[in-house]
Amino acid sequence: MNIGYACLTVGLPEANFRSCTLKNVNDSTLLTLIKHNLNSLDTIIEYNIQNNIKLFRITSDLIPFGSSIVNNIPWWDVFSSEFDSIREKIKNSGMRVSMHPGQYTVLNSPRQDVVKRAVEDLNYHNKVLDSLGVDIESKIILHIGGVYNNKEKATRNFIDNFQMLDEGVKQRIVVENDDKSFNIGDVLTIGLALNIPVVYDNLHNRVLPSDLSKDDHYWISLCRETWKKEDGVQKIHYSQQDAKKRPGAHSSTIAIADFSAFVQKIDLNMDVMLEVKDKNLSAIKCLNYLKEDRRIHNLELEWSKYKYTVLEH
DNA sequence: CGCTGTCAAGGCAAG
DNA sequence: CTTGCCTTGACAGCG
Repeated sequence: MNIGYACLTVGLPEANFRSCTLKNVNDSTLLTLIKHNLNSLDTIIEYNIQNNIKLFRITSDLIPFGSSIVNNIPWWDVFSSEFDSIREKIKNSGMRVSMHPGQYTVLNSPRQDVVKRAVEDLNYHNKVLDSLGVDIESKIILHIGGVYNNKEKATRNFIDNFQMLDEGVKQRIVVENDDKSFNIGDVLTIGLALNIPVVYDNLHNRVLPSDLSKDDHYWISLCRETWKKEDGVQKIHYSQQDAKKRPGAHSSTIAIADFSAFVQKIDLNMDVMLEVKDKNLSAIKCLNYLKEDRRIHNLELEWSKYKYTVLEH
């Protein structure tokens, strides 16, 4: 079981991501910022390797205005040596990276201009992953979008617009349930229709449940079927509610007791992306817990024996 | 220097 | 139809 964290690394010097406002954009500024951000990414990847973290989400802010026409720098060319350096580190360490466009990338919008921008944004995310030379197990996690008073139509719109995407982008996209519009049942319908993997998010499902009689394990088992061999190990998102904030707000850190109860019930052949304020700190905390957990440790040994047996046949 | 407001994005509820 | 709120981390600018 791999544990990962998203985008930022707490307490690591020289690993921040810089940006600028739209009105201050120019080539010189962008070049400086991109160079700085690639250095930060390199530093973070090094940190992950040193801490045995094999799962990591790369921030969408890596390239400022990466999917906007105001940024026409061929950054994948200009900084090819920086990308190559990071690529080697990712590959040699066996790290799985991913990206996750935000709530403003809406592929199923009724507005053509919004769909166009969503397509461009997905192309940008794919370009980053391609520039890093990672395979299609490195996914782009996407939410479905808005409902527009008609979920059936909005669902069809997503499925139709998905067909417009480049083949390379399609191979990377996985869909995730959200906490406002599309619950895990809705997303499974779409994932199965498009034959693409589904990421289950436990907290989103708590805020926007699909079927209250079903538990996390049930949905994770259904989602497992959507992960084909070439997609890599099934991936889920795990987070805990911040008791003091709005429903769906991520906790400041992962409480190990709850994490333990969750993990006991699920398959160990799984990648778990944490969404939590203290980021890498909770990832290390959870990794340490798994290392010390005797039950898990024994099952991991069982699993590796099983894999070995399978390979022999 | 440190704090508060602003920025980017799109959906959606309220007016 | 228009306005304002939601979210996030970092920029921008005021005192």
